[in-house]
Amino acid sequence: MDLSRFDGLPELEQACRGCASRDVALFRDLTDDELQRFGQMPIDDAEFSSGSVIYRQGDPGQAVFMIREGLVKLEQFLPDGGQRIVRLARGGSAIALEVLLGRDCEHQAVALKSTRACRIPRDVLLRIESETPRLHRQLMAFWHASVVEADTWLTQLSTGSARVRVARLLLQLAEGGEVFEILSREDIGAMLGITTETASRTVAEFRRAGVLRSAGVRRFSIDRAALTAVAGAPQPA
Amino acid sequence: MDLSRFDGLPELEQACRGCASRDVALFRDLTDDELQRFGQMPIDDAEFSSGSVIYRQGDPGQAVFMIREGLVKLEQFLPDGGQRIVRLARGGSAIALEVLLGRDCEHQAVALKSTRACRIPRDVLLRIESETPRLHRQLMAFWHASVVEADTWLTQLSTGSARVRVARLLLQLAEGGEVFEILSREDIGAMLGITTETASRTVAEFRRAGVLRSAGVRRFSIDRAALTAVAGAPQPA
DNA sequence: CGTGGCCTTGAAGTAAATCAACACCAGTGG
DNA sequence: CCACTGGTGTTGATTTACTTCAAGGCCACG
Repeated sequence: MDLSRFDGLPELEQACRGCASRDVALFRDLTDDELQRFGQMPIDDAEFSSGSVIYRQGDPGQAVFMIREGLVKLEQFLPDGGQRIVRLARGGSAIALEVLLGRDCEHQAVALKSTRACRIPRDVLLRIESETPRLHRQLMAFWHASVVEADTWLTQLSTGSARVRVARLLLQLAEGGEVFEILSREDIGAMLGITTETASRTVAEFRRAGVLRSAGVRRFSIDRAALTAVAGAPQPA
Repeated sequence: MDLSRFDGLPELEQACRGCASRDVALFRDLTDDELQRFGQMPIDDAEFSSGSVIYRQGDPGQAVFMIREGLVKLEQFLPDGGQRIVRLARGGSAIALEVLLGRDCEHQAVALKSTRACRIPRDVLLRIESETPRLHRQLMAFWHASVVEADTWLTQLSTGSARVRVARLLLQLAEGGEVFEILSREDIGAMLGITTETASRTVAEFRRAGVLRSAGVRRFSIDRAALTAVAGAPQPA
């Protein structure tokens, strides 16, 4: 994990410009003056390779992460030892927001592919926030995004048959591009609340049906229309 | 629906004092001075009888509601016409927070029992917020509560067998009191992602087993220990 | 050339959906 | 007062989808 430091304005500005989603980029509408000031602060650019743990459930909350690029799973451990993936975070989203409220990390965050993220220490973000009220709206937008994501997860990925759920998940993964990196069958299961075997069977079935075509190692392309038909209303009269 | 107006400080202060959860009461730590000012604002005390719709999905966002007492379901309609209850809100929680960001209402909110709520118009809350930065933390706490509730919903109520889910739901409903008002079988189904028949069968089974005892019309008391056993780890070695 | 980690597949068992009937009650109108 | 009605809950029989248990395949790795 390679941590390089921002030591001044140009780097921070550059960093924010580079964010995947300009709409939600936290420092998007700061003035040059403000950027200059905050540019001095210890905001790290962190890189996580696929599979590495960004933080663990229960960790004392030190920092918020703004994901710039990549894919991260947030999972929670169940009382009975199992675990469930409650959300995915992509470029443009913020994770570990709960540390702003002084809570410990409520999930375990694991990179699903090579991921770059801004690590913003709690104190820094709180200070910046108290000095620039305009950030509140942005911060709220991040909270909101988490809620929307959670609701979507429930209505789309935890409702209906396994076939339908897998179809909807694939459609989500393939948003913005025909080709995408598929997840392990185990992760698919943990996301959809089904067993690894069922996940495997369903993916295999889609491949045989041709709606899912191999496009390299672990990469696939989908037949969006066909999957949408599976995911949507079964037979609308 | 009876709407009475707060026209001055004493009423608003009184209202906030009366909130079920002091921890999250929005105006909890305003100074007298601030309360005085905001007391003039059009914040309504709204009452909703069981079954009445507080707002519909897609409604243009006009106001945020702070629930003071009662129980509200937030449901979303699925592409295929069905619907799923994504969260319950009780005294102390805030709903329709998305209107602060200018969004339309993202759920349909329906009172499940007689419910009292503060209706705070969007503009008013935004103005109050811009004038009193201390409110930001509180507002964040509300957002956070929504996320936590959503995550809990997923891990507790959408994972495991129908039996286990119903048990966990009953435990949640009975939090803070042995006796509670049970929901319709249809609502139970919509919350847990199971059919009304399965919900009915499971509830009936719990009644026969004596872990759920009738305590008046639609009211029940639970055997917490027995239900916890069902809800928890099945056989921990 | 093994070894371990995923993925796949099969066969059997089971939980839940589905289809269907009926009980119960409150409200309504004869 | 009773018969009718619609809503909700219960229950049964059947079918279906998913889990579970188990084995074997494929491939990257040492």
